[in-house]
Amino acid sequence: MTRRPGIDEVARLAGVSKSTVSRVLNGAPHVSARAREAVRRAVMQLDYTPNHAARSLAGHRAHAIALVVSEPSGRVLTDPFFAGVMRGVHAELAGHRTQLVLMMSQPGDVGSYLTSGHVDGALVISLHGHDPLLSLLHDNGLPVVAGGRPLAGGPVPYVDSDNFTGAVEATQHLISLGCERIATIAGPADMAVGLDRLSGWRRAMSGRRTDLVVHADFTPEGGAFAMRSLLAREPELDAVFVAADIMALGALQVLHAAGRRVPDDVAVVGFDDSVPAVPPLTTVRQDVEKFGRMLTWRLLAEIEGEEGLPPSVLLPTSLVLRTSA
Amino acid sequence: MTRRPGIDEVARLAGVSKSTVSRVLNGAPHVSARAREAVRRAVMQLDYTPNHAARSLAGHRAHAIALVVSEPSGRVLTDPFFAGVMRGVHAELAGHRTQLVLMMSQPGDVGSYLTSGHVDGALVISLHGHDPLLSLLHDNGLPVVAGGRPLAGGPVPYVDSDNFTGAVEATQHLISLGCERIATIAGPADMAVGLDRLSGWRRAMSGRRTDLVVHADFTPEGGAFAMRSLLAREPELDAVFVAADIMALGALQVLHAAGRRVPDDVAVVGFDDSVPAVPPLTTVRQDVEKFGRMLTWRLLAEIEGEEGLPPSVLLPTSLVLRTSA
DNA sequence: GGGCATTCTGGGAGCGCTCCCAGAAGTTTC
DNA sequence: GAAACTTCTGGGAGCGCTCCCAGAATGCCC
Repeated sequence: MTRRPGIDEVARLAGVSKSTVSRVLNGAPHVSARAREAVRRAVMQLDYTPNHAARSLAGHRAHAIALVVSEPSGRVLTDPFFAGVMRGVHAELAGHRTQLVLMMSQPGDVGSYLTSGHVDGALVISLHGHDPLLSLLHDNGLPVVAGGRPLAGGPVPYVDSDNFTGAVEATQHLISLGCERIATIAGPADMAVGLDRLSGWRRAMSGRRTDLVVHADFTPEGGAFAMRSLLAREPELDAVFVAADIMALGALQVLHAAGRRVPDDVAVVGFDDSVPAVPPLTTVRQDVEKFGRMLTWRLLAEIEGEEGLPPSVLLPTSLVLRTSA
Repeated sequence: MTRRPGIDEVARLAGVSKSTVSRVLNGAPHVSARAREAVRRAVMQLDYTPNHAARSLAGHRAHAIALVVSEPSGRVLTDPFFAGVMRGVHAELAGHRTQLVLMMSQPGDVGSYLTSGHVDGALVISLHGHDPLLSLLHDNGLPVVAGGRPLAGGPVPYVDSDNFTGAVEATQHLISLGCERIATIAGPADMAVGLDRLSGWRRAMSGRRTDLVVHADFTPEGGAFAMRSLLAREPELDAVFVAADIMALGALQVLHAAGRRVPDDVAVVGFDDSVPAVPPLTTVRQDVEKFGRMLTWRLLAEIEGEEGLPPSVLLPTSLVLRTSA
């Protein structure tokens, strides 16, 4: 590895000082067009890339943000939702000379790392219950944005899909189909996304029987288990609103194994529009990539210290009709 | 954010010099037990965390590795395979004080970033065709390990699943079932993983009809499209080896829509064991998390300059029998 | 006890940038 | 044309570490 050129070599070649080169590189004002052009050419010619460590050290900025997945098991990683979010984060980061550092949080170990200047801000997703991580970070002055409404409330801005409305629409669709015994496989009871989708179902079901609820954990296995217990409790059920496609996959397997035809015997509506299934799922679509972009945009704005930012953002969802309901 | 303690404060509190503190922190030899203990206590007391940027700058090590996803579209991110690998990478990295920097490569833009000292090494996955990225990095002296055999060959070590053997077993299973017209939906023709699984199918099919081959791109849509064209070409086919579960999902939808029962009319075997399906897929299991761990272990060893490392590693696969075949 | 290796320790010179400060050059105003 | 700006530029002091070097302390051998 041949020695890399430094900023002073660029300066020498461009016939200006280090300071001016630095200014050009950082887009600072008060640089003549001539100097700017000379520097740009020198950078090209030497194939110069600034040293990240030195920039961070001298500039008190890490030029990196963390994506914290608050899930000890690492389950989230296998979730298509997560993948989409990450794609969005990446897309938004492009052109920002900012690195994405991925962290998986075992409760308690991430906080001090994050607050010690390794990153300029953090995106925290898949927060459970009243995890103190958010407030810890916030209290330490680190810009943070949560992906998904934090159950604990608090001053941290968040981006979320409109889970409530999506669930209402999904359930109303089931009702409009003439279904009588409508169950739901809800998400985890310690996450807003689980609770909000359940509230939506309850809202749409008002005046009807609302005891056919089983919580599961956003895995296919969880969905399968929940479906089995629902079937045991009410063999006559004719519809299920499943709070995540990934759980619907498991539920579909169980229904199939139990000899129930979908949608003829049991209508199924999912949420996320994340996976293909047999039969193709009628589901609530959310734009996860946009979710990731929004999240990142919000954090970068926060880091830049922009004023008048919306405290939080709710992204719309839409019902996609396919064959499962 | 209150000012963070520096190494000199730790030194003062411990009653030793900066140098000694640094030695303790880096596990260097020639430190008395007493000094080591004093430093450890001081670190605790001050809740000291070393400054990453300064360490990198002074130590000429980035303390970070890159995970390069060589896929402009970002498609890989939605693939469960990728998620599993990432989980493995993360697990192996734990305790190594090394950051994981995620990069998505638009051909040509990543090389100079990587070779300019931002990371100590790179993991490159999902390489297509004869992408020059690997040799570029290698020639620049950056430790690299490829996830999946690089088509171009070359001196870069790689970790891969035994795709060939897995495909042979899958196909043999189909044959042993008495299937007569066995098709395959192969992976991309410009990736070793696609080619190797196809070779396995060919090997097992020797002496039989081997023209029922369609390449697709590891997406459900690709799988669906391929299945449709296979069905058009040979309506009588009675088995398909699909080179990825994620494609099998699409194929299953098409078979279902075409009124073919699985496995009665058409037996289906997948590859990866990554997704639940209806009916549950008989598939070739590969341990993706182990894949990620191995990849990372290999890279870290490479970075440490260990001797006598295996040039590459092939992980075993196993056939999992479910109901689709 | 003197010589020599060995273990331990502190001092201090950078690593490659950013950013503050002061001064040079250029522009406007009366 | 001088004063009062504004725009541009260079010098140089750090940022918080690591690592080299030289010297102090300790152990071992004859």
